[in-house]
Amino acid sequence: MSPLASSNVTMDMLVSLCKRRGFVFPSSEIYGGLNGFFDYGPLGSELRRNIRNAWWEDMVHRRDDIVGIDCSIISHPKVWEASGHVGGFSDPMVDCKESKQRYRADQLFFAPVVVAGEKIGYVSVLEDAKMQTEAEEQANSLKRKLAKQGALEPIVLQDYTNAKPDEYALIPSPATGKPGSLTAPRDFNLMFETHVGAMRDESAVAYLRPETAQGMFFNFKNVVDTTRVKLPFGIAQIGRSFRNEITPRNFVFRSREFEQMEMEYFIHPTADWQKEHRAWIDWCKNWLVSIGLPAARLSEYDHPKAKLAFYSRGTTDIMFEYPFGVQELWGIAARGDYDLQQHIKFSGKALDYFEEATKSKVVPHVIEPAVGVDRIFLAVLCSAYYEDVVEGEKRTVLRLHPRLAPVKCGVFPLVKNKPELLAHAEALYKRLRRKWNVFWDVSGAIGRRYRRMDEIGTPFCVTVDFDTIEKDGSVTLRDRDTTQQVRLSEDELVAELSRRIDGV
RNA sequence: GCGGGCGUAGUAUAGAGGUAAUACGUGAGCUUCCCAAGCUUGAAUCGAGGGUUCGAUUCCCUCCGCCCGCACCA
Repeated sequence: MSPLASSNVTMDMLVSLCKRRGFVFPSSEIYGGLNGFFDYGPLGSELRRNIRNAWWEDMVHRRDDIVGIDCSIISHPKVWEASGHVGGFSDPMVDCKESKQRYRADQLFFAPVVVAGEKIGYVSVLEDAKMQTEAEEQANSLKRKLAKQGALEPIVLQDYTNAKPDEYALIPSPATGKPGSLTAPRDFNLMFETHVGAMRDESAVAYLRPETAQGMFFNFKNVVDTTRVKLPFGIAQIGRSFRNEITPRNFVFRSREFEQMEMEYFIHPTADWQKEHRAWIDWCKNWLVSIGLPAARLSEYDHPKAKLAFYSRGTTDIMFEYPFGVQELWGIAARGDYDLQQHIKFSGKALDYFEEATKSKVVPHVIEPAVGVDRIFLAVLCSAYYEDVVEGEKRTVLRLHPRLAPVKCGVFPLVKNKPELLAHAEALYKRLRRKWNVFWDVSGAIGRRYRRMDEIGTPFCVTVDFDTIEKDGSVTLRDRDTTQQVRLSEDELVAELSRRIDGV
Protein backbone atom coordinates (compact mmCIF):
# COMPACT_ATOMS: atom_id res chain seq x y z
CA MET A 1 0.00 0.00 0.00
CA SER A 2 1.70 3.16 -1.14
CA PRO A 3 0.96 6.59 0.29
CA LEU A 4 -1.31 8.78 -1.82
CA ALA A 5 -0.22 12.34 -2.35
CA SER A 6 -2.87 15.02 -2.53
CA SER A 7 -1.93 15.69 -6.15
CA ASN A 8 -3.37 12.27 -7.07
CA VAL A 9 -6.69 12.64 -5.30
CA THR A 10 -9.74 12.10 -7.52
CA MET A 11 -13.01 13.96 -7.35
CA ASP A 12 -14.77 10.69 -6.49
CA MET A 13 -12.59 10.28 -3.42
CA LEU A 14 -13.27 13.84 -2.29
CA VAL A 15 -17.00 13.73 -2.93
CA SER A 16 -17.22 10.47 -1.03
CA LEU A 17 -15.27 11.84 1.94
CA CYS A 18 -17.37 15.01 1.97
CA LYS A 19 -20.55 12.97 2.15
CA ARG A 20 -19.21 10.41 4.62
CA ARG A 21 -17.96 12.94 7.14
CA GLY A 22 -20.51 15.68 6.71
CA PHE A 23 -18.69 18.34 4.73
CA VAL A 24 -21.01 18.58 1.72
CA PHE A 25 -24.37 17.01 0.87
CA PRO A 26 -26.33 17.23 -2.38
CA SER A 27 -28.95 19.94 -1.91
CA SER A 28 -32.37 18.73 -0.69
CA GLU A 29 -31.17 15.19 -1.21
CA ILE A 30 -34.25 13.32 0.04
CA TYR A 31 -36.14 14.84 -2.90
CA GLY A 32 -33.52 13.70 -5.39
CA GLY A 33 -31.25 16.71 -5.19
CA LEU A 34 -31.22 19.86 -7.29
CA ASN A 35 -28.66 20.33 -10.03
CA GLY A 36 -26.14 23.03 -9.20
CA PHE A 37 -26.91 23.45 -5.50
CA PHE A 38 -25.20 22.05 -2.43
CA ASP A 39 -25.74 21.92 1.31
CA TYR A 40 -22.79 22.19 3.65
CA GLY A 41 -22.87 19.85 6.65
CA PRO A 42 -21.56 20.39 10.18
CA LEU A 43 -17.88 20.14 9.22
CA GLY A 44 -18.25 21.86 5.86
CA SER A 45 -19.95 24.86 7.38
CA GLU A 46 -17.14 25.18 9.95
CA LEU A 47 -14.52 25.01 7.20
CA ARG A 48 -16.30 27.61 5.09
CA ARG A 49 -16.73 29.88 8.08
CA ASN A 50 -13.02 29.59 8.85
CA ILE A 51 -12.13 30.48 5.25
CA ARG A 52 -14.41 33.51 5.36
CA ASN A 53 -13.10 34.61 8.74
CA ALA A 54 -9.47 34.24 7.68
CA TRP A 55 -10.13 36.36 4.59
CA TRP A 56 -12.05 39.01 6.51
CA GLU A 57 -9.43 39.22 9.25
CA ASP A 58 -6.56 39.59 6.79
CA MET A 59 -8.39 41.76 4.25
CA VAL A 60 -10.31 44.06 6.58
CA HIS A 61 -9.30 43.85 10.26
CA ARG A 62 -5.56 43.69 9.79
CA ARG A 63 -5.40 46.57 7.31
CA ASP A 64 -5.98 50.27 7.81
CA ASP A 65 -7.20 51.00 4.30
CA ILE A 66 -10.09 48.58 3.80
CA VAL A 67 -13.58 48.57 5.30
CA GLY A 68 -16.33 45.97 5.01
CA ILE A 69 -19.98 46.16 4.04
CA ASP A 70 -22.85 43.67 3.82
CA CYS A 71 -25.47 44.43 1.17
CA SER A 72 -28.85 42.88 0.47
CA ILE A 73 -28.93 40.11 -2.11
CA ILE A 74 -31.77 41.81 -3.97
CA SER A 75 -31.21 45.40 -4.95
CA HIS A 76 -32.92 47.94 -7.18
CA PRO A 77 -33.31 46.41 -10.67
CA LYS A 78 -31.63 49.46 -12.21
CA VAL A 79 -28.37 48.34 -10.61
CA TRP A 80 -28.22 45.50 -13.11
CA GLU A 81 -29.05 47.75 -16.03
CA ALA A 82 -26.18 50.01 -15.04
CA SER A 83 -23.81 47.08 -14.57
CA GLY A 84 -24.74 45.67 -17.96
CA HIS A 85 -26.04 42.37 -16.58
CA VAL A 86 -29.60 42.84 -17.82
CA GLY A 87 -28.60 43.65 -21.37
CA GLY A 88 -25.54 41.61 -21.98
CA PHE A 89 -25.02 39.12 -19.22
CA SER A 90 -24.76 36.47 -21.86
CA ASP A 91 -24.75 36.30 -25.62
CA PRO A 92 -27.71 35.01 -27.57
CA MET A 93 -27.17 31.49 -28.88
CA VAL A 94 -28.38 29.65 -31.96
CA ASP A 95 -28.86 25.91 -32.13
CA CYS A 96 -28.82 23.78 -35.26
CA LYS A 97 -31.58 21.26 -34.67
CA GLU A 98 -30.14 18.80 -37.16
CA SER A 99 -26.44 18.75 -36.30
CA LYS A 100 -26.94 19.61 -32.60
CA GLN A 101 -24.28 22.28 -32.94
CA ARG A 102 -24.59 25.47 -30.94
CA TYR A 103 -23.28 28.84 -32.08
CA ARG A 104 -23.00 32.28 -30.61
CA ALA A 105 -25.33 34.39 -32.70
CA ASP A 106 -22.78 37.19 -33.03
CA GLN A 107 -20.21 34.76 -34.45
CA LEU A 108 -22.51 33.34 -37.12
CA PHE A 109 -22.77 35.47 -40.24
CA PHE A 110 -25.25 35.32 -43.12
CA ALA A 111 -26.12 37.19 -46.29
CA PRO A 112 -28.86 37.05 -48.90
CA VAL A 113 -27.77 36.01 -52.39
CA VAL A 114 -29.25 38.32 -54.98
CA VAL A 115 -28.92 37.71 -58.72
CA ALA A 116 -30.22 40.29 -61.18
CA GLY A 117 -32.44 41.79 -58.50
CA GLU A 118 -33.94 38.42 -57.48
CA LYS A 119 -33.20 36.92 -54.03
CA ILE A 120 -32.31 33.27 -54.71
CA GLY A 121 -31.34 32.14 -51.21
CA TYR A 122 -28.91 32.67 -48.36
CA VAL A 123 -25.37 31.74 -47.41
CA SER A 124 -23.92 31.43 -43.92
CA VAL A 125 -20.38 31.31 -42.52
CA LEU A 126 -18.73 31.30 -39.14
CA GLU A 127 -16.71 34.33 -38.08
CA ASP A 128 -13.28 33.97 -39.62
CA ALA A 129 -10.67 36.09 -41.42
CA LYS A 130 -11.65 34.47 -44.74
CA MET A 131 -15.39 34.48 -44.22
CA GLN A 132 -16.09 37.07 -46.93
CA THR A 133 -14.33 34.93 -49.55
CA GLU A 134 -16.07 31.78 -48.35
CA ALA A 135 -19.44 33.46 -48.51
CA GLU A 136 -18.79 34.63 -52.05
CA GLU A 137 -17.78 31.14 -53.14
CA GLN A 138 -20.93 29.71 -51.60
CA ALA A 139 -23.03 32.34 -53.36
CA ASN A 140 -21.47 31.54 -56.74
CA SER A 141 -22.01 27.85 -56.24
CA LEU A 142 -25.66 28.47 -55.30
CA LYS A 143 -26.11 30.58 -58.42
CA ARG A 144 -24.69 27.79 -60.64
CA LYS A 145 -26.79 25.16 -58.93
CA LEU A 146 -29.99 27.06 -59.53
CA ALA A 147 -28.78 27.94 -63.06
CA LYS A 148 -29.49 31.62 -62.59
CA GLN A 149 -28.34 34.11 -65.18
CA GLY A 150 -27.28 37.67 -64.51
CA ALA A 151 -25.07 39.68 -62.23
CA LEU A 152 -24.44 38.51 -58.67
CA GLU A 153 -24.88 41.46 -56.37
CA PRO A 154 -22.24 42.07 -53.66
CA ILE A 155 -22.46 39.76 -50.63
CA VAL A 156 -23.07 41.82 -47.48
CA LEU A 157 -22.54 39.72 -44.35
CA GLN A 158 -24.25 40.51 -41.08
CA ASP A 159 -24.34 38.54 -37.87
CA TYR A 160 -27.28 36.36 -36.94
CA THR A 161 -28.57 38.69 -34.24
CA ASN A 162 -29.66 40.93 -37.12
CA ALA A 163 -31.65 38.22 -38.88
CA LYS A 164 -35.37 38.88 -39.20
CA PRO A 165 -37.78 36.23 -37.89
CA ASP A 166 -38.90 35.27 -41.40
CA GLU A 167 -35.26 34.67 -42.36
CA TYR A 168 -34.48 32.07 -39.66
CA ALA A 169 -35.92 29.25 -41.76
CA LEU A 170 -34.14 30.38 -44.93
CA ILE A 171 -30.59 30.70 -43.64
CA PRO A 172 -28.59 27.49 -44.05
CA SER A 173 -26.88 25.89 -41.07
CA PRO A 174 -23.07 26.11 -41.37
CA ALA A 175 -22.90 22.48 -40.29
CA THR A 176 -25.21 21.00 -42.92
CA GLY A 177 -25.34 23.71 -45.59
CA LYS A 178 -29.11 23.32 -45.64
CA PRO A 179 -31.69 25.83 -44.45
CA GLY A 180 -34.46 25.13 -41.96
CA SER A 181 -32.60 23.74 -38.97
CA LEU A 182 -31.48 26.91 -37.17
CA THR A 183 -33.42 28.21 -34.20
CA ALA A 184 -34.06 31.85 -33.45
CA PRO A 185 -31.30 33.47 -31.36
CA ARG A 186 -32.10 32.67 -27.76
CA ASP A 187 -31.08 34.64 -24.71
CA PHE A 188 -29.37 32.79 -21.95
CA ASN A 189 -29.69 35.32 -19.20
CA LEU A 190 -27.90 33.91 -16.21
CA MET A 191 -29.63 36.04 -13.60
CA PHE A 192 -32.30 34.52 -11.37
CA GLU A 193 -35.49 36.53 -11.47
CA THR A 194 -37.94 37.09 -8.68
CA HIS A 195 -40.75 39.48 -7.80
CA VAL A 196 -40.77 41.99 -4.99
CA GLY A 197 -44.12 42.22 -3.25
CA ALA A 198 -47.16 40.09 -3.79
CA MET A 199 -48.01 41.38 -7.25
CA ARG A 200 -46.25 39.30 -9.87
CA ASP A 201 -46.35 41.82 -12.69
CA GLU A 202 -43.49 43.18 -14.79
CA SER A 203 -42.99 46.23 -12.61
CA ALA A 204 -42.16 43.98 -9.66
CA VAL A 205 -39.32 42.05 -11.35
CA ALA A 206 -36.06 41.97 -9.43
CA TYR A 207 -32.93 39.88 -9.59
CA LEU A 208 -30.84 37.85 -7.19
CA ARG A 209 -27.41 39.41 -7.47
CA PRO A 210 -25.01 37.62 -9.85
CA GLU A 211 -22.05 39.25 -8.08
CA THR A 212 -21.47 41.15 -4.86
CA ALA A 213 -19.26 43.81 -6.48
CA GLN A 214 -22.03 46.23 -7.45
CA GLY A 215 -22.84 46.78 -3.78
CA MET A 216 -19.46 48.38 -3.28
CA PHE A 217 -20.04 50.70 -6.22
CA PHE A 218 -23.54 51.89 -5.40
CA ASN A 219 -22.57 52.36 -1.75
CA PHE A 220 -19.37 54.18 -2.65
CA LYS A 221 -20.63 57.58 -1.53
CA ASN A 222 -22.13 56.20 1.70
CA VAL A 223 -18.80 54.68 2.67
CA VAL A 224 -16.77 57.77 1.75
CA ASP A 225 -19.15 59.98 3.75
CA THR A 226 -19.21 57.84 6.88
CA THR A 227 -15.79 56.30 7.37
CA ARG A 228 -13.17 59.02 6.65
CA VAL A 229 -11.35 56.70 4.25
CA LYS A 230 -8.63 58.33 2.10
CA LEU A 231 -7.54 57.24 -1.37
CA PRO A 232 -6.36 54.65 -1.98
CA PHE A 233 -8.86 52.58 -0.03
CA GLY A 234 -10.92 49.43 -0.43
CA ILE A 235 -14.45 48.19 0.29
CA ALA A 236 -14.87 44.48 0.91
CA GLN A 237 -17.87 42.18 1.06
CA ILE A 238 -18.60 38.49 1.56
CA GLY A 239 -21.92 37.14 0.41
CA ARG A 240 -24.02 34.80 -1.66
CA SER A 241 -24.41 35.29 -5.37
CA PHE A 242 -26.54 33.46 -7.90
CA ARG A 243 -26.02 32.53 -11.53
CA ASN A 244 -28.34 30.30 -13.46
CA GLU A 245 -25.46 28.43 -15.10
CA ILE A 246 -26.29 26.43 -18.21
CA THR A 247 -24.17 23.53 -17.00
CA PRO A 248 -23.05 23.38 -13.36
CA ARG A 249 -20.03 21.08 -13.17
CA ASN A 250 -17.29 19.75 -10.97
CA PHE A 251 -18.95 19.52 -7.58
CA VAL A 252 -18.98 22.90 -5.81
CA PHE A 253 -16.63 24.47 -8.39
CA ARG A 254 -19.38 25.83 -10.60
CA SER A 255 -22.72 25.94 -8.85
CA ARG A 256 -25.78 28.11 -9.20
CA GLU A 257 -25.63 29.53 -5.70
CA PHE A 258 -22.19 30.37 -4.37
CA GLU A 259 -20.42 32.69 -2.00
CA GLN A 260 -18.10 35.44 -3.15
CA MET A 261 -15.42 37.38 -1.33
CA GLU A 262 -14.83 40.54 -3.31
CA MET A 263 -12.93 43.73 -2.66
CA GLU A 264 -12.94 46.93 -4.69
CA TYR A 265 -9.72 48.87 -4.23
CA PHE A 266 -10.18 52.48 -5.29
CA ILE A 267 -7.13 54.32 -6.55
CA HIS A 268 -6.52 57.82 -7.89
CA PRO A 269 -7.18 58.05 -11.66
CA THR A 270 -3.58 59.04 -12.24
CA ALA A 271 -2.11 56.31 -10.04
CA ASP A 272 0.03 53.58 -11.58
CA TRP A 273 -2.72 51.00 -12.00
CA GLN A 274 -0.39 48.31 -13.31
CA LYS A 275 1.68 48.48 -10.15
CA GLU A 276 -1.44 48.28 -7.96
CA HIS A 277 -2.78 45.40 -10.04
CA ARG A 278 0.47 43.48 -9.67
CA ALA A 279 0.56 44.16 -5.93
CA TRP A 280 -2.91 42.69 -5.49
CA ILE A 281 -2.09 39.59 -7.53
CA ASP A 282 0.86 38.99 -5.22
CA TRP A 283 -1.21 39.66 -2.11
CA CYS A 284 -3.81 37.10 -3.19
CA LYS A 285 -1.24 34.45 -4.06
CA ASN A 286 0.55 34.92 -0.76
CA TRP A 287 -2.72 34.68 1.09
CA LEU A 288 -3.59 31.38 -0.59
CA VAL A 289 -0.19 29.97 0.35
CA SER A 290 -0.66 31.22 3.92
CA ILE A 291 -3.80 29.12 4.35
CA GLY A 292 -2.05 26.03 3.08
CA LEU A 293 -2.39 25.82 -0.70
CA PRO A 294 0.88 24.64 -2.26
CA ALA A 295 2.49 27.33 -4.40
CA ALA A 296 3.36 24.66 -6.97
CA ARG A 297 -0.34 24.17 -7.75
CA LEU A 298 -0.96 27.89 -8.32
CA SER A 299 -0.33 29.72 -11.57
CA GLU A 300 -1.31 32.95 -13.28
CA TYR A 301 -3.28 33.48 -16.45
CA ASP A 302 -3.43 36.88 -18.12
CA HIS A 303 -6.57 37.38 -20.16
CA PRO A 304 -5.50 38.26 -23.70
CA LYS A 305 -6.09 41.92 -24.49
CA ALA A 306 -8.28 41.08 -27.46
CA LYS A 307 -10.72 39.06 -25.33
CA LEU A 308 -11.06 41.58 -22.52
CA ALA A 309 -14.37 43.25 -21.92
CA PHE A 310 -14.13 46.77 -23.32
CA TYR A 311 -14.08 48.40 -19.88
CA SER A 312 -11.32 46.17 -18.55
CA ARG A 313 -7.70 47.25 -18.74
CA GLY A 314 -6.32 43.93 -17.67
CA THR A 315 -7.44 40.80 -15.85
CA THR A 316 -5.22 38.16 -14.31
CA ASP A 317 -6.60 34.94 -12.90
CA ILE A 318 -4.83 32.99 -10.22
CA MET A 319 -5.32 29.40 -11.35
CA PHE A 320 -5.36 26.27 -9.22
CA GLU A 321 -4.55 22.76 -10.33
CA TYR A 322 -7.79 20.91 -9.50
CA PRO A 323 -8.20 17.17 -10.17
CA PHE A 324 -10.32 18.10 -13.22
CA GLY A 325 -7.73 20.53 -14.59
CA VAL A 326 -6.15 23.91 -14.03
CA GLN A 327 -9.04 26.29 -13.39
CA GLU A 328 -9.70 29.84 -12.32
CA LEU A 329 -9.64 30.45 -8.60
CA TRP A 330 -9.19 34.19 -8.04
CA GLY A 331 -9.68 36.89 -10.65
CA ILE A 332 -7.90 40.21 -10.23
CA ALA A 333 -9.35 42.78 -12.63
CA ALA A 334 -8.32 46.36 -13.37
CA ARG A 335 -11.66 47.94 -14.25
CA GLY A 336 -10.82 51.63 -14.60
CA ASP A 337 -13.71 53.86 -13.54
CA TYR A 338 -16.29 52.06 -15.67
CA ASP A 339 -18.54 50.88 -12.83
CA LEU A 340 -18.69 54.18 -10.96
CA GLN A 341 -19.29 56.05 -14.23
CA GLN A 342 -22.15 53.70 -15.14
CA HIS A 343 -23.82 54.29 -11.78
CA ILE A 344 -23.28 58.04 -12.11
CA LYS A 345 -24.99 57.86 -15.49
CA PHE A 346 -27.90 55.63 -14.44
CA SER A 347 -28.59 57.16 -11.03
CA GLY A 348 -27.82 60.77 -11.86
CA LYS A 349 -25.89 61.02 -8.57
CA ALA A 350 -22.33 62.22 -8.14
CA LEU A 351 -20.06 59.36 -7.08
CA ASP A 352 -16.81 61.14 -6.61
CA TYR A 353 -14.11 61.77 -4.07
CA PHE A 354 -12.98 65.21 -2.93
CA GLU A 355 -9.25 65.47 -2.83
CA GLU A 356 -8.00 67.98 -0.23
CA ALA A 357 -4.57 68.45 -1.75
CA THR A 358 -5.76 69.64 -5.12
CA LYS A 359 -9.23 70.81 -4.03
CA SER A 360 -10.66 68.81 -6.89
CA LYS A 361 -13.21 66.04 -7.35
CA VAL A 362 -12.09 62.78 -8.91
CA VAL A 363 -13.82 59.54 -9.84
CA PRO A 364 -11.42 56.82 -8.68
CA HIS A 365 -10.36 53.81 -10.69
CA VAL A 366 -10.61 50.34 -9.24
CA ILE A 367 -8.71 47.07 -8.86
CA GLU A 368 -11.01 44.15 -8.07
CA PRO A 369 -9.81 40.87 -6.54
CA ALA A 370 -12.81 38.48 -6.61
CA VAL A 371 -12.78 34.94 -5.30
CA GLY A 372 -15.31 32.22 -4.49
CA VAL A 373 -15.44 30.71 -1.00
CA ASP A 374 -16.55 27.43 -2.52
CA ARG A 375 -13.64 27.34 -4.96
CA ILE A 376 -11.19 27.92 -2.12
CA PHE A 377 -13.02 25.28 -0.07
CA LEU A 378 -12.51 22.78 -2.87
CA ALA A 379 -8.88 23.77 -3.48
CA VAL A 380 -8.18 23.44 0.25
CA LEU A 381 -9.65 19.94 0.38
CA CYS A 382 -7.81 18.89 -2.79
CA SER A 383 -4.53 20.07 -1.29
CA ALA A 384 -5.10 18.56 2.14
CA TYR A 385 -6.15 15.03 1.20
CA TYR A 386 -3.50 12.39 1.78
CA GLU A 387 -3.43 8.68 2.35
CA ASP A 388 -0.39 7.39 4.18
CA VAL A 389 0.65 4.38 6.24
CA VAL A 390 0.97 4.42 10.02
CA GLU A 391 2.25 1.24 11.66
CA GLY A 392 1.24 -0.82 8.66
CA GLU A 393 -2.30 0.53 8.44
CA LYS A 394 -3.62 2.83 5.72
CA ARG A 395 -4.59 6.24 7.05
CA THR A 396 -6.70 8.92 5.42
CA VAL A 397 -5.67 12.33 6.64
CA LEU A 398 -6.66 15.91 5.80
CA ARG A 399 -3.64 18.10 6.35
CA LEU A 400 -5.69 21.25 6.85
CA HIS A 401 -4.03 24.40 8.08
CA PRO A 402 -4.88 24.72 11.80
CA ARG A 403 -6.52 28.07 11.08
CA LEU A 404 -9.00 26.39 8.73
CA ALA A 405 -9.54 23.03 10.45
CA PRO A 406 -13.21 22.61 11.50
CA VAL A 407 -12.15 20.97 14.77
CA LYS A 408 -8.97 22.27 16.36
CA CYS A 409 -8.32 19.59 18.95
CA GLY A 410 -9.67 16.22 20.07
CA VAL A 411 -9.82 15.57 23.83
CA PHE A 412 -9.77 11.96 25.02
CA PRO A 413 -9.51 9.98 28.22
CA LEU A 414 -7.19 7.07 27.45
CA VAL A 415 -9.81 4.54 28.55
CA LYS A 416 -13.43 5.06 29.41
CA ASN A 417 -13.91 2.66 32.30
CA LYS A 418 -11.89 4.65 34.83
CA PRO A 419 -14.02 7.43 36.33
CA GLU A 420 -11.01 9.51 37.50
CA LEU A 421 -9.64 9.63 33.97
CA LEU A 422 -13.01 10.63 32.55
CA ALA A 423 -13.55 13.39 35.09
CA HIS A 424 -10.10 14.87 34.57
CA ALA A 425 -10.39 14.76 30.78
CA GLU A 426 -13.83 16.28 30.84
CA ALA A 427 -12.63 19.23 32.90
CA LEU A 428 -9.85 19.82 30.39
CA TYR A 429 -12.34 19.55 27.54
CA LYS A 430 -14.53 22.22 29.09
CA ARG A 431 -11.55 24.49 29.59
CA LEU A 432 -10.41 24.21 25.95
CA ARG A 433 -13.96 24.51 24.64
CA ARG A 434 -14.15 28.11 25.83
CA LYS A 435 -11.46 29.05 23.35
CA TRP A 436 -11.68 26.65 20.40
CA ASN A 437 -13.99 24.23 18.67
CA VAL A 438 -12.74 21.02 20.30
CA PHE A 439 -14.14 17.49 20.15
CA TRP A 440 -14.82 15.07 22.99
CA ASP A 441 -14.56 11.34 22.24
CA VAL A 442 -14.53 8.35 24.58
CA SER A 443 -15.66 5.61 22.26
CA GLY A 444 -13.35 2.93 20.93
CA ALA A 445 -9.64 2.32 21.26
CA ILE A 446 -7.43 5.40 21.38
CA GLY A 447 -5.98 4.69 17.93
CA ARG A 448 -9.42 4.68 16.36
CA ARG A 449 -10.17 8.05 17.90
CA TYR A 450 -6.93 9.48 16.50
CA ARG A 451 -7.81 8.19 13.02
CA ARG A 452 -11.29 9.68 13.17
CA MET A 453 -9.72 13.06 13.89
CA ASP A 454 -7.14 12.57 11.11
CA GLU A 455 -9.86 12.03 8.54
CA ILE A 456 -11.57 15.34 9.31
CA GLY A 457 -8.31 17.27 9.52
CA THR A 458 -8.14 17.94 13.27
CA PRO A 459 -4.54 19.09 13.79
CA PHE A 460 -4.18 18.16 17.47
CA CYS A 461 -5.36 15.56 19.97
CA VAL A 462 -4.92 15.65 23.74
CA THR A 463 -5.07 12.48 25.81
CA VAL A 464 -5.46 12.22 29.56
CA ASP A 465 -3.75 9.04 30.78
CA PHE A 466 -2.76 7.40 34.06
CA ASP A 467 0.33 9.57 34.41
CA THR A 468 -1.94 12.59 34.34
CA ILE A 469 -3.97 11.54 37.35
CA GLU A 470 -1.30 9.60 39.24
CA LYS A 471 1.76 11.79 38.71
CA ASP A 472 2.06 15.39 37.58
CA GLY A 473 -1.15 16.30 35.77
CA SER A 474 0.63 16.46 32.41
CA VAL A 475 -1.18 15.34 29.25
CA THR A 476 -0.03 14.17 25.83
CA LEU A 477 -0.40 16.38 22.75
CA ARG A 478 -0.42 14.48 19.50
CA ASP A 479 0.39 16.07 16.14
CA ARG A 480 -1.77 14.99 13.21
CA ASP A 481 0.89 15.13 10.52
CA THR A 482 3.74 13.40 12.35
CA THR A 483 1.62 11.38 14.82
CA GLN A 484 4.34 12.29 17.38
CA GLN A 485 3.42 13.14 20.95
CA VAL A 486 4.82 15.43 23.60
CA ARG A 487 3.95 15.64 27.31
CA LEU A 488 2.89 19.06 28.53
CA SER A 489 1.32 20.60 31.60
CA GLU A 490 -2.16 22.01 30.99
CA ASP A 491 -0.90 25.58 30.94
CA GLU A 492 1.86 24.66 28.51
CA LEU A 493 -0.76 22.90 26.40
CA VAL A 494 -2.95 25.99 26.16
CA ALA A 495 0.05 28.14 25.25
CA GLU A 496 1.19 25.66 22.61
CA LEU A 497 -2.27 25.40 21.05
CA SER A 498 -2.59 29.20 20.98
CA ARG A 499 0.73 29.49 19.25
CA ARG A 500 -0.01 26.86 16.63
CA ILE A 501 -3.70 27.57 15.96
CA ASP A 502 -3.91 31.35 16.37
CA GLY A 503 -0.28 32.22 15.77
CA VAL A 504 -0.04 34.08 19.08
C1' G B 1 -29.04 22.23 -24.26
C1' C B 2 -27.06 17.59 -27.16
C1' G B 3 -24.67 12.56 -27.10
C1' G B 4 -22.82 8.40 -24.08
C1' G B 5 -22.47 5.88 -19.26
C1' C B 6 -24.53 5.28 -14.42
C1' G B 7 -28.13 5.26 -9.93
C1' U B 8 -28.55 -1.15 -4.35
C1' A B 9 -27.40 0.91 3.74
C1' G B 10 -23.37 6.64 5.71
C1' U B 11 -19.25 4.90 2.14
C1' A B 12 -17.38 1.16 -1.37
C1' U B 13 -19.38 -2.82 -3.85
C1' A B 14 -22.16 -8.00 -4.93
C1' G B 15 -26.77 -9.90 -6.63
C1' A B 16 -31.30 -12.21 -8.94
C1' G B 17 -38.46 -11.61 -12.55
C1' G B 18 -40.50 -14.82 -6.54
C1' U B 19 -39.50 -11.14 0.73
C1' A B 20 -31.59 -8.31 -0.70
C1' A B 21 -26.03 -9.17 0.68
C1' U B 22 -20.55 -8.37 2.04
C1' A B 23 -16.80 -5.08 3.96
C1' C B 24 -15.71 -0.67 6.35
C1' G B 25 -18.15 2.95 9.04
C1' U B 26 -21.98 3.75 12.76
C1' G B 27 -25.31 2.97 17.93
C1' A B 28 -25.19 0.11 22.72
C1' G B 29 -22.21 -3.05 25.98
C1' C B 30 -17.63 -5.74 27.64
C1' U B 31 -12.35 -5.44 27.40
C1' U B 32 -8.08 -2.28 26.70
C1' C B 33 -1.96 2.05 30.11
C1' C B 34 -1.44 5.57 23.11
C1' C B 35 -2.49 4.79 16.91
C1' A B 36 -8.78 1.90 12.65
C1' A B 37 -7.21 -4.86 17.92
C1' G B 38 -10.95 -8.44 19.96
C1' C B 39 -15.92 -10.20 21.62
C1' U B 40 -21.49 -9.51 22.20
C1' U B 41 -25.50 -6.95 20.15
C1' G B 42 -28.46 -3.22 17.32
C1' A B 43 -29.98 0.24 13.41
C1' A B 44 -29.76 1.08 8.31
C1' U B 45 -30.29 0.06 1.33
C1' C B 46 -32.75 -1.07 -4.34
C1' G B 47 -33.37 7.68 -6.71
C1' A B 48 -38.95 9.17 -7.86
C1' G B 49 -43.36 8.21 -10.63
C1' G B 50 -45.99 5.33 -14.19
C1' G B 51 -46.50 0.77 -17.29
C1' U B 52 -46.08 -4.74 -18.42
C1' U B 53 -46.79 -9.04 -15.01
C1' C B 54 -50.11 -13.35 -10.50
C1' G B 55 -45.63 -10.89 -8.72
C1' A B 56 -40.77 -5.58 -10.71
C1' U B 57 -35.28 -3.41 -7.03
C1' U B 58 -34.50 -6.50 -11.85
C1' C B 59 -37.96 -5.52 -18.18
C1' C B 60 -40.19 -0.83 -20.62
C1' C B 61 -41.39 4.63 -20.41
C1' U B 62 -41.05 9.49 -18.06
C1' C B 63 -38.74 12.57 -14.54
C1' C B 64 -34.71 13.69 -11.12
C1' G B 65 -29.66 13.29 -9.95
C1' C B 66 -24.37 11.89 -10.79
C1' C B 67 -20.04 11.05 -14.21
C1' C B 68 -17.61 11.72 -19.21
C1' G B 69 -17.48 14.37 -23.96
C1' C B 70 -19.46 18.70 -26.99
C1' A B 71 -21.19 23.52 -26.54
C1' C B 72 -21.35 27.48 -22.92
C1' C B 73 -18.98 30.04 -18.67
C1' A B 74 -20.69 38.60 -19.16
